[in-house]
Formats: sequence, structure tokens, C-alpha cells
Amino acid sequence: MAMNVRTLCLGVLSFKEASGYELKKEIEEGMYSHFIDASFGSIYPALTQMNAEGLLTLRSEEQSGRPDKKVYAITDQGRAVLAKSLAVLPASNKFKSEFLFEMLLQHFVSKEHLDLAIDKHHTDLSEDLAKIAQKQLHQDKSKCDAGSLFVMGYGESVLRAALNYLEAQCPRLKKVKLTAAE
Amino acid sequence: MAMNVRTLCLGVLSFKEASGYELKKEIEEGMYSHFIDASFGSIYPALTQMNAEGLLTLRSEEQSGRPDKKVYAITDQGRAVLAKSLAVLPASNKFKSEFLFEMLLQHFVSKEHLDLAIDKHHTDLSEDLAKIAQKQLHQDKSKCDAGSLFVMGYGESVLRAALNYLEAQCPRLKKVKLTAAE
DNA sequence: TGATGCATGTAATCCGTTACATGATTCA
DNA sequence: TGAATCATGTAACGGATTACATGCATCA
Repeated sequence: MAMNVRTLCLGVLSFKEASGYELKKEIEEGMYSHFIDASFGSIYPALTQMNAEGLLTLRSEEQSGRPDKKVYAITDQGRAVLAKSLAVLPASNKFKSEFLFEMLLQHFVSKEHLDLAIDKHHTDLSEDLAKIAQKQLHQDKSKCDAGSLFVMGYGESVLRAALNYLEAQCPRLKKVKLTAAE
Repeated sequence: MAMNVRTLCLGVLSFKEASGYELKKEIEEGMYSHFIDASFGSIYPALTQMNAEGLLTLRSEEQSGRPDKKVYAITDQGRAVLAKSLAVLPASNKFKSEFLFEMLLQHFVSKEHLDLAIDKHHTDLSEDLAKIAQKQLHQDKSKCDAGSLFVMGYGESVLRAALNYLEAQCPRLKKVKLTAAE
């Protein structure tokens, strides 16, 4: 599957129309954030190009004291291209975890630094879990999209497993959690 | 942290010396495979360059009917550079999962294709788990490196959680597993 | 005899990031 | 007053992939 910025934008736009700026936000804050990054430097050119190719339509909204907001919407042709990308079986997961790389090479790192890295990872995992929990509440009230629910559930399971393992390996972390919960 | 091919090669070489070809194999088959890819097109130039910079030493082993095997070993300077890379706190995880992207956009995909993708993912997860289990046995007999053990345990937890979630969501998969276990 | 594994390398190309350029608005 | 948010874009650069180039050995 071609998992690049183009496909990603088409995917997000298949839910609702958006500007480049809004896409970036959605990618950073939404479910997408867990599997990809995207910067303005890649998003804007991709949108311009796909608009020229007829995969997107463009509507300009005038703003006061700001550049026009360019709202893009996916076309039937765009949906076809997206569907074609999705029709290729997904490649296997890559975790791209600098944390695990660091752990693997722990004989190279001072104990202090290792503890710092572990604490940071612990915090990251906790925050991600909190974000998902919050989203699950919000989603409940609005439309219950099957895809989002599945991905949120998957993320929750995996993150919780990682957190549990981390706490089992480093009992020190449990206390942090308990004191924080009080 | 600078997680690129250079750092990766230094990391692998910090365990044992190896040729470019062997590094590729190790990266594909070892623990590394879960968090990064690396092709010959990036490995060979990186090794040549790092050798020129004094981070690696080079020993040529003559072979019959094949190019000389160039065995690289990390130097103290190389270890210093690696340590410096590791001294930067790791960035947060990215899962880079085409599977989850596909699930998120499931309203775009036929049920047949979705089932195929799910089955493939199920197989991938099972195979990865089996690989880790096998490695845990092997490692037991040789040196018990703390880093490898941690990463294997982490991988096991996370993969098992993903597998459980998948089977809970798609009861059909459980049968596959049971019949395979008999 | 044809695929797979061993073994190294280069060059074109792609894809994306980072930094730069611009500038108003709102909140602390 | 200074930071963050909104809003779009370009250009230089970096890093890695893909395809190409070469060729023997082994196994099915």
C-alpha cells in the first residue's frame, strides 16, 4: 500500500472537507498521529497537485487579515484513487520506536539516562492512553464510526499492554502512577 | 535521537563485527526488524563513509568466486558517536501501521478485502510472536543480554495484546488458531 | 535450469523535512 | 509584549529506496 502524504490527505478528506492547515491539525491530533507525521512542506504541495489532477476540488473562503482559507473536498476520482491504494494489502507493521532501540543498547547508556528515557516513555504512553479515552467519550455522543472505534480500541489495548510491561519491569514507575492518581 | 542507517549499523556492530550483507540480514531478521528497514543502497555507502571517518575498521576476507567479504568492526570513536546519539532522549513512538489506516477507512473497502487484510495481519502478528518465542529459547542457552530480553518481552506483550484484540473483534479468527493448535 | 543465497556497489529518483518568508489576531 | 494560533506557500537539503550492474554456488 502506498502510505504517503497524498494517500493520507485523501483518507482524511474522505471524512470531511478541510484546508491544509486543518489537515495538519487532524493528522497531529487525530488517530492518524500514531502512525504518520506530515509537515506543511509536504501537505500543501500535495493538495495543489491533487487539485490539478482532479482528485480534489477547491473552494476559497475569504478571511480578514489572513490568507484565503482554501478548503479542499475529495472528488469521485479522488475516491477512486484512494480506493485503489487501499486495495493493496497492507505491509506489516513497523514500530519505529527509538525507545526500544535505546533499550536494546542499554549497555551503552548511563543508568541515569536510561531512567530518564523510561520515565519519558511511561509518560508518553500514559498521555496517549488518556487521549484515546477522552476521544472515546466524545465519539460516543456523535457518529459512531466503526473504523475509528476499531483503531481506538486497538490503540488502547496495545498501549495498555506496553504500559503494564513497563511497570512490571520497573516497579518504581507504579508508585509514580499511584501518587499521581491520589 | 538520530535514528538513521548510520546509528543502526553502529548499534548492530556494537554487539559483533559484520559485513554489510550480514548487517542487512540481522536488521531484517533480528529484533531491529520491528522498528526499522534498511536497504543495501543505504547500508553500503554508510559503512564506506564511517570507515573513512574512523568509526569503523575494515578487514577483507577473501572468498572463492565472490567479492571479498568486508568485515567491519566498531572503533572507540564509533562507540563514542553511538553513545552521543543515544544520549538524546528518544522521540515518541510511531506505529506506522498500514493495517490501522486501512481499518480506519474501512467504509471504502469491500468486506472481502477487509477480511483478507485482517487475516494477513493476524498471520503477521502470530508469526512475529512465534519468532520472538523461538529467539527467547535460543538466547537462554547463550548470553542473556538485558537489552534483548527487555525488547523481546516488550514485543511479546504488545503483539499478544494486538492479537487478543483482533480475535476478540473478529471471532472467526479464533477458530483458525484453535484448529492450527490441534 | 531456474530460483535462492552469497557478496558488493552505484546512480537516478523519490519523498519528505527544515528553514525561510509573510503577517494579522488573540490571549496571558 | 511576547507567545500561540491561524493561514499559505517555496526552496534547499537530506536520507533512503529502487533499479541497475555483476557473477558464482547451491539446491530443488
